[in-house]
Amino acid sequence: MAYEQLKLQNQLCFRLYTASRLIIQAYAPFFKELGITYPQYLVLLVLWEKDNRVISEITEQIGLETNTLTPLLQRMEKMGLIVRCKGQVDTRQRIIALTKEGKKLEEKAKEIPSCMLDTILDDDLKLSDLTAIAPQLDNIITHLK
Amino acid sequence: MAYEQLKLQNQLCFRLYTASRLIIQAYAPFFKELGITYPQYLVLLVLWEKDNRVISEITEQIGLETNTLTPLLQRMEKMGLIVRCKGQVDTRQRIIALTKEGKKLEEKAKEIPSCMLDTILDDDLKLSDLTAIAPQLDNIITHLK
DNA sequence: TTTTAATACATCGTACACGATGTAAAATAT
DNA sequence: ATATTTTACATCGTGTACGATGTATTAAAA
Repeated sequence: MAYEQLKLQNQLCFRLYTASRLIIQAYAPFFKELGITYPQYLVLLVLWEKDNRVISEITEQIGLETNTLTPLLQRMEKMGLIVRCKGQVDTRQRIIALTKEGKKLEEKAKEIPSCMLDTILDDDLKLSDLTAIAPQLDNIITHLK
Repeated sequence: MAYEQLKLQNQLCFRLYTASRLIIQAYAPFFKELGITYPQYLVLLVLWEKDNRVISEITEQIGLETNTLTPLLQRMEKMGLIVRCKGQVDTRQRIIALTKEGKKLEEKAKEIPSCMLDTILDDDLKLSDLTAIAPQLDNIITHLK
């Protein structure tokens, strides 16, 4: 007989992993429209909130390391969404700034969150259910960071 | 001023994505001990529960497609954890079976879940908090699948 | 039965993730 | 001032994810 604690359905992590993947997949059609990916969307969210960021600020906010972000930002630069300028004061730094193209995307993107909620929510799953789990997730995140 | 709904901290998906990544990172030391990765662990969980599975059963349970699982299973075969036998009745199928090596890992793995809980839980985050979010996550998963 | 369609996997290309390591510049210590 | 350490980011290698496409093989239709 299998150990109860090793059953797939008893793994909280598997639920988080699956829910995360499925929601990102649900976002996919919207991102395809904009020609971006989910992690690229996260970078844009950060920059739309405050432009001209040093890479360390972005890694801090998103929680991804430079070994993931550097190539990602290089792709976004190639796509014309951002520019990666050498820092003037500290030349080790890179200032990431939105291009006109990158700024324009915000107007198209602002509808995405509500569209996503329309996709996910129904009689069984209320907005209150989603907001209810946020504190627990924040708790896990804070504790593991 | 930035749109409120486009702030990173208002994104439920970002919380799920981050929590998922951080928990998998917390598992990493245990997996390193066993020489496996998180998705490989998921495959093992499925096989420990019931051995000799067809690939479609595994994709069904884990929720990953064959384009992810096939190479992953090929690596696990090369590592000596499983064998991938051609189906006898339907030769299109692949039967995935644990090797002695793969079965042996279960004994080492059975301690992992409780170790992980010890790592995550504290005064601010109780087991009840974790079990409380499971139904909501299942709700999201069911709805998006 | 022969054609057609569906199924079960495999392969390919692109983009993350992430541990490990490298590199140049800035900060600190001596 | 020079040596040492730290910081900020880049590069490399491996392993997922996943859309798109390919390939036998089985099932269903004509």
